Amino acid sequence: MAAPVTRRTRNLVHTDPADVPLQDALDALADPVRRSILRELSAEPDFIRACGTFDLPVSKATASHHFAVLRAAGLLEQADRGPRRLNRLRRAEFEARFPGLLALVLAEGTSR
Amino acid sequence: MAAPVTRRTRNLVHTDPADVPLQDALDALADPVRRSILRELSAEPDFIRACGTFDLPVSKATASHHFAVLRAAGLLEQADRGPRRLNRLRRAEFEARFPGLLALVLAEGTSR
DNA sequence: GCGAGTGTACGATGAGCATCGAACATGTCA
DNA sequence: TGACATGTTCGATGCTCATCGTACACTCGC
Repeated sequence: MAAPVTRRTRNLVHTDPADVPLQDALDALADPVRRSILRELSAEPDFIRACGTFDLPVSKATASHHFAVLRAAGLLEQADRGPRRLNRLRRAEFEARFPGLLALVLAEGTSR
Repeated sequence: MAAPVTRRTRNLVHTDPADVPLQDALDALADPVRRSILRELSAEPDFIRACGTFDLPVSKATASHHFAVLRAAGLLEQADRGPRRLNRLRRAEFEARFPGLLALVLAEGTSR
């Protein structure tokens, strides 16, 4: 029941956060749309939200691009379930690579 | 002896790190030239290095622009001493506003 | 197989920003 | 006052990237 390997899944490439340069991490987090994705994702359990379920102020094509950037920066893991692509925030791994960084993003907009 | 207020100093505006949005901080740190300035600055005592003493791969005009961006992001404090403008890295204040962020930048290139 | 739903790939467009040279401003010292 | 050094400002240029519409690919249920 868990994770049938489809044709699409085979083309899905992930990046180990340990291999991500600081430059790439900062570039990924410098975009407000991408940060909002991360915050929204952090509010729910892993592998619940599909890409299309996010309320973003951009087109479908642009949203897809943002998810690809976040994945390449080691910030999220994706898994195909049927036609949907579910997302997981890589909290622990990314925190180990860049201590404190993700917390700043998730806390953005909170209080102050 | 300390800090004569010249005409130039009066036009020098600083930003309190506490007032800096995460967006501005990330934008400032996303540039490799600016990060190299911060790292170089962190290796020496406060208010020692003038803007012109940094070995940067850009023109004088561009370097000046980078210093202005860093100042606006609450990352450094500047003080005029004669024709030179000396720099101080605002470690503590910036760390208080964005815990862990500056440390990541300063550690970039170390080991690994 | 067909249709609907989901996501990606592609090519084009536009805005923002890093960059530069040159001119200017400021401060020091002779 | 003049010469020199330091740094900023200004306008122009080029590149990168976010954005979009469209077409395509994949998966599932009928």
